Amino acid sequence: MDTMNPLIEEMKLKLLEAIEAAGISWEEKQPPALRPCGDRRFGDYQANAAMTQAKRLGRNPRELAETVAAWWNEHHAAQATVSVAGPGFLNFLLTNETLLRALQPNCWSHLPKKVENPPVLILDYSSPNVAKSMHVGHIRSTLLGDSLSRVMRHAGWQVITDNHIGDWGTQFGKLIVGYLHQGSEERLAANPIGEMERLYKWAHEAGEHDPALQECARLELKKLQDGDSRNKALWERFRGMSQSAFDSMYGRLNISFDYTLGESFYHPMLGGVVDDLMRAGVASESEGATCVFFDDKMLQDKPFLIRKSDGAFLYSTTDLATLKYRANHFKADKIWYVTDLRQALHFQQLFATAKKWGVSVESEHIGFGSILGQDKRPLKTREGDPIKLDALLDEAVSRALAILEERRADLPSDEKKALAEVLGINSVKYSDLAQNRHLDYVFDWNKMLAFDGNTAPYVLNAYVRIQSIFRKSGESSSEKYELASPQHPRERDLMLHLLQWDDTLAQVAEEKRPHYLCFYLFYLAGLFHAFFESCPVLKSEPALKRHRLALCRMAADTLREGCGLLGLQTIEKM
RNA sequence: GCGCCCAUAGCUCAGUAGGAUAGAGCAACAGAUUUCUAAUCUGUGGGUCGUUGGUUCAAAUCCAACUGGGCGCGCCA
Repeated sequence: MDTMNPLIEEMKLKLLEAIEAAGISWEEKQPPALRPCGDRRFGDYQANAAMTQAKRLGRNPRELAETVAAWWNEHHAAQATVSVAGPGFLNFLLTNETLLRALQPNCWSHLPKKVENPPVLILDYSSPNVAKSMHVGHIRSTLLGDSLSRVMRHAGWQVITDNHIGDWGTQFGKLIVGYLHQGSEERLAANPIGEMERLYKWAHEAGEHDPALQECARLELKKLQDGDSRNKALWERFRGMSQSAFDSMYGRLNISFDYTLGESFYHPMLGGVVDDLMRAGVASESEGATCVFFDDKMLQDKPFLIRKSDGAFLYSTTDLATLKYRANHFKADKIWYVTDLRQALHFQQLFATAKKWGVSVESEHIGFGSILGQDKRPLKTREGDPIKLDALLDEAVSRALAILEERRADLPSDEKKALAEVLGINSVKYSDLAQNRHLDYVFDWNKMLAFDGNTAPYVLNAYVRIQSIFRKSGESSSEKYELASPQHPRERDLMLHLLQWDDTLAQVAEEKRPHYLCFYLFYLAGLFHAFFESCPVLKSEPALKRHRLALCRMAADTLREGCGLLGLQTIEKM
């Protein structure tokens, strides 16, 4: 997944040459690493190869580095000059000519990569439950999954997104009973999800004091599972109403799925899965239930239950059926499950079972931490008041609108409303994606909707300022833009950062961590703002103006593309 | 009992196959706008990287133990 700029790749090979010229035989598969300097004061790129090789051969690192640097400077000074620092760092300072060449369209672009025989990746995320509202608990999976799907498509993979919704299970018995006793067509028409939640809650609570009602729910569930036509029609109706609600939420979030194959889709396959696993000797009976046992140390005392003693199937059974279906039907090479980190053990067991079963697909659990309440306890679905996703988005949008009213009183009302919608939603998305996915975080309106610092508004503001320059320039044709050698330190900073675009994306894809992209964009926006302060564009002499306009164009394109990969929309004003 | 994750500035967090004087943002303070959007920029202060050992030229990073917090572990999803 190494997709660096061709000029940098070429420099790696030249570095390899320099190392071999110093009498070192390079035994590693990859050419020596060349990475951006952690501290710009030292140079543009750095290599640690002299130190690692010196260690391997028991030679003096500083001396070896000096030899390599001398050879490089003798042969390739036109491309970059190398200096040695500390115990043997090789610090590369690119010549301005190199920087300019590296950013030409043949070396640098935002086009998606072309990969021969790209891996087929199934991306499983979001997965809300039918008859319930989407709430904060769905945010991370939905946003991470969507961003990763965009990033991996950009990386050239064949990505298939699948929303594995919870559309089957015991809750439908209660829901049907609730509907039969309490259902209101009027309410169902006005607020389908709210009414379904009310009916479920009623049946659940009433059932606690009324065993007959519980029995009734069991019976209705059984009827549904046996194909009773009235219950099946009700179930389909509930599911349809939920799907409409999901669709409108996804529409608002600008997220879409290739497939929505929920739990019900796999239900007919479950019996076969268990039989198959039994026949293959993968599963066995234990205490009346059906389990898979594992040999390896980690899982040996943690059996995977795939059928309850009463014969009912479980989440695990559905997941096994799903995994096999994806491997066979979609010819998936990889499956990524974007879910809560607390399900880690479940996925370990699932993948271990699949392996014993002989299903060859490389599966990975892309886990993330919990969103906690102010009390540092996970926000729960069943109890308390989970914050609903649409309410959260509304709040974000209204806060964005309030800021626009204050700062942009000059804009027409309609325009402000449209901008607020995008800004609010972008802010929610960005604040989540900018987090390291492994960590829990405490939910906080102010934090989620902060418009300062490493946030969507800050990044978008850089884009907006560039658009404003373009509007004022009155020149839309790109021939007027011509990138040149950097004339000012702020230009050079910007160009060097643009050069690292490919590297950043490769890293995001490698580690499945979009927050690296957020940092890249935040940094890019900062560099642009600094450039904006000290480098006038429109008032410069023609040649400099063409150069700076080209730089603006590249920065804007990168911001737009980067935002796009996070699932954010750019705006022209704010 | 077994296992997984986390601990970095007052707060929220970065820190990418071990690298240089550990970085941002927020908050605080001091400045900058007749000029392309001040939702901006420039500067200042702020740290025994949970503790103790080990590995080496080099450890926030790797290893071991410990402390504190979270999570998971057969009939929920």
